[in-house]
Amino acid sequence: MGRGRTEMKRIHNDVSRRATFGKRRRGLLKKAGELAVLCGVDLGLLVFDDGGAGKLFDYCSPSTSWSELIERYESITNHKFQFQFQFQGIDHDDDDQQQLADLRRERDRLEASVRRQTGEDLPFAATAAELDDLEQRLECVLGEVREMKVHTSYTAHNSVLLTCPVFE
Amino acid sequence: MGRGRTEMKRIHNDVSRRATFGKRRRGLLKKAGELAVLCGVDLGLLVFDDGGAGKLFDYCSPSTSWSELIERYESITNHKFQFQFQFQGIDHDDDDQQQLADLRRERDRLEASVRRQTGEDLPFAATAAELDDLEQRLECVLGEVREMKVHTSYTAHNSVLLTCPVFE
DNA sequence: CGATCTATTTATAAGAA
DNA sequence: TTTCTTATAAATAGATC
Repeated sequence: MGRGRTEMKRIHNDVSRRATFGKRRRGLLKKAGELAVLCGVDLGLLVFDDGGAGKLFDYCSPSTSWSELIERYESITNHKFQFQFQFQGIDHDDDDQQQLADLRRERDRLEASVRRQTGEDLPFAATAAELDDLEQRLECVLGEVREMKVHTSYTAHNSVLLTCPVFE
Repeated sequence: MGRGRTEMKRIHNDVSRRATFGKRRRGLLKKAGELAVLCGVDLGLLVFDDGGAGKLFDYCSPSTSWSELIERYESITNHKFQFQFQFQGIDHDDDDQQQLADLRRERDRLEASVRRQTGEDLPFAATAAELDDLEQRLECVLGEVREMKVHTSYTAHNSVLLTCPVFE
C-alpha cells in the first residue's frame, strides 16, 4: 500500500525500516483493537522493538488481561510455561499464593484498562469524523448538565455521565 | 474498506460478525507476519474464537517462541505470571507478604484511576457549584475539540482529554 | 462456512516540508 | 527528526454462489 509494491523481505535500509516499523506497528495495533471490538473476541498482540530502547508495544482486548490470555493459551495448547519457579520460597499458605495470583490478575486487568482509557494502547488517529463524534457527545453531556441545573433537586448526576459517557 | 463505513462497535448480526471475524482475523495474522519479516522484529499475536469450538489462532514471529515472548514480556513489565505452579509447600517469606502488600497498593491505585476516568467516583452529591464547575469544564473541552476541527491535521484527540480532563 | 467479485475505504511507501 | 501529503497498493463490506 503505497507507491510501489513491497518485497516481503527484511528492509535493509535503516531509515525505511524504522519508518515502516512505526507505521505498520501502529496499523497492526489499530487493527487488533478493531477486530476485538467489532467481533467481541479476546486477543492479545505483543511487539518488541529490539532497536536501542528495546521498547515493548502491546494490545490486549478489553475485559481480559495478558494473564488470562496466557492462561487460556496454555490450557488450549496444553503447553505450560515454566517461568518464575520460586524454589526457595515455597508458600506455606495456599491462600497466600491464591491471593497473589488473584491480585496479579486483577492488576493486569486494571492496567490494561487504564492503558486503553488513556489511549496509550490504541493510537487511533483522530479523524474529522471522530472529532465530530466527540463534539456531539460533549454537547450531549453539556446539555444534560445544564438541564440539571434547572431542577431544584437531584440525587446524583452520575446518571448523566454513565448514560452518556464521553470517554468510553 | 468495503462498501460503506464500518462503525467501530460490536457487530450484532451473527452472520456478518462471523464473516468479518474470518476476514479480519486472516488479515491481521497476515499483517503480523509481514511486520515481523519486513522489520525483523519479534512479535506474537493471540486470537481466541470463543464461539462454539473455542478455537485459537496465533502467530509468532520466526526465530522466537511464545515462551520467549512471554519471558521477555515479563522481564520488561516486571509482571510475573505464575500459573501451573502453586506449590503447596511451605512458605516462609516475608517477601510474599511484601508482594501482597505491594500488589494491593498497586491495585487500589489502578482502581482509583479507572474510577476517575469512568466518572464513577465523582459527584454523589452534586451541588449547584459543582454543576457549574462541570459545565465549565465541559465547555473547555468542547472548545478545544472545536478548535482542533479547524486545523487540517492533528495526531490524536487524546491530548485534549489529557490536557483538560473533565472528570479528574 | 469458504471462495469470488466489485466498490470503497484504509493503510502506507515515498516524498516533501 | 517528526509531520504532513499524496499516489497507490491492500484490505474488506456486502452480495452471490
